Amino acid sequence: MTKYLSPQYEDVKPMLTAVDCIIFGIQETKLKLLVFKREVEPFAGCLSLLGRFVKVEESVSEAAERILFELTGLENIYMEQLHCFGRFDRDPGGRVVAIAYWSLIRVDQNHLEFNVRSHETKWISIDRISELVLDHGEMAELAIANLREKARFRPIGFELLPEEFTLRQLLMVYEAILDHPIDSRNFRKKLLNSGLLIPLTKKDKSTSKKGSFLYKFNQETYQKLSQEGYSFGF
Amino acid sequence: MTKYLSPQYEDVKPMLTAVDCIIFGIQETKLKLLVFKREVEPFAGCLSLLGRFVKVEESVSEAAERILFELTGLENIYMEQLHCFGRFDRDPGGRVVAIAYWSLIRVDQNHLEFNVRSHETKWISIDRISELVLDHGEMAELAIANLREKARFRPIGFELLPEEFTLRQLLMVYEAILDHPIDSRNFRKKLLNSGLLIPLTKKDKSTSKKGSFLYKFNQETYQKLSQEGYSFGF
DNA sequence: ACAAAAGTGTTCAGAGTACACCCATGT
DNA sequence: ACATGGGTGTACTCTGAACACTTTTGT
Repeated sequence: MTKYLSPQYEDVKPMLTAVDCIIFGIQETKLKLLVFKREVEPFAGCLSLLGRFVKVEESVSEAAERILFELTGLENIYMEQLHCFGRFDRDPGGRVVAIAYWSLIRVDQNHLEFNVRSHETKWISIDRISELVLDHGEMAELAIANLREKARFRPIGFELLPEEFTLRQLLMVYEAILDHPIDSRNFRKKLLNSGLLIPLTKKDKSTSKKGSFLYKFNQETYQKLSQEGYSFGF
Repeated sequence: MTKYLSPQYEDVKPMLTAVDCIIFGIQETKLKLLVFKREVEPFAGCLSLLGRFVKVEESVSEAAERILFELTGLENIYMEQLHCFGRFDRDPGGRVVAIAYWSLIRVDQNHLEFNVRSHETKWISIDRISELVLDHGEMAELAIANLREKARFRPIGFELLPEEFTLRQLLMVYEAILDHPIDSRNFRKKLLNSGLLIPLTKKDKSTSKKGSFLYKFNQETYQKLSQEGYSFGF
């Protein structure tokens, strides 16, 4: 550490940096949160977000990806930095600055892997947020607000779905995120005109006799609209 | 530090935490950035954001307020956390995690104080951002994007104006932030119908013979619209 | 009288919203 | 034949966007 970085004050000291992950998924048409139940004191029995410390030789964003991978086995996941939580007394064990990240994962595809990898992780309903330990409840609340805001202007709903999906599935994702019913005719109209969907000839017959057409994302339009913003004002 | 916080890995070590401030103001109808010119090596001569380290016994947000105060003499300023910049090699002097904050200040009211307090601070045009040291350019770019985004949906333009202001001043603030001309008739119509403005009987005669009416913010509507969001889609 | 900024209305196009019925198919 | 979810179209309202002239008053 060179001289110009030497603290300006006596009371400037290095502190631990942690990453906490708010992981969203959808199960049974409801928005869920991936957490684990602490088994050790303090706070045994409380629910906790998935978190770990940042290593000195890795960037915070690398740490976030590593931590997500270590705890869920998943890579290449939609992940976004939420906020830095820096109350000096947020962790009774000592000074820890936490950087919170949130991510969206495709539950149906991947949920098997969690059970293998991680001890006590489980999906909880978002109305159990108050049971979270430390300031994790605050983190999760903010993440939900952020997700909802984002969902209204960026086409992130897709991140929660498998490659091929039906319009109804997409609609249900948005209903789950925004937590209110959406008119299916207006939804179809808008999405089909958006250029975001590539219609396939295949049908998914698992939910009805008639079967419903499958779609893929149009990655190109997706990229463009991600930047420009697109109003999902439902 | 209690046992449960002991690092899970050898290479988890505490690190310095800094706050860097992106401070926006408006001068001559242009959006400006408050920076200072480094005089010491390394990077002497480069422009730098205002930043300092976080103390162990203060929260990160407290640090942000303290640092803004120490460097500008200003308190009770609109301030918002932007992002945590955590590249492991972002500072060649050692591992420093930076939390960037941005704020809006009323230049005309307060600009005297800066000159007194701080050595080498000055306002620069936002197209000189590339001259900033380290990753400060990245920070400032992100802050501007954030400010513009925010300005479109929250009535933050007011934060850059004195208590009493004319509609033209408000319009110019938005033109400065969004960096494009705005139709004054549509702007007036919308703002006057928004309930955000309390018309005063006074006129400001400094800019024209006719004089233009002064307004105050309606704090109540302001609070409400800050939460609900309000589209300044100009 | 004139210069300089303040103030004022209307029309048009596009987007969101509300709303109800027929279609295809497996059993 | 019928039950189940899939798919479709229209009318109304609201909001944003474009656009040019009159008013006030100090000099």
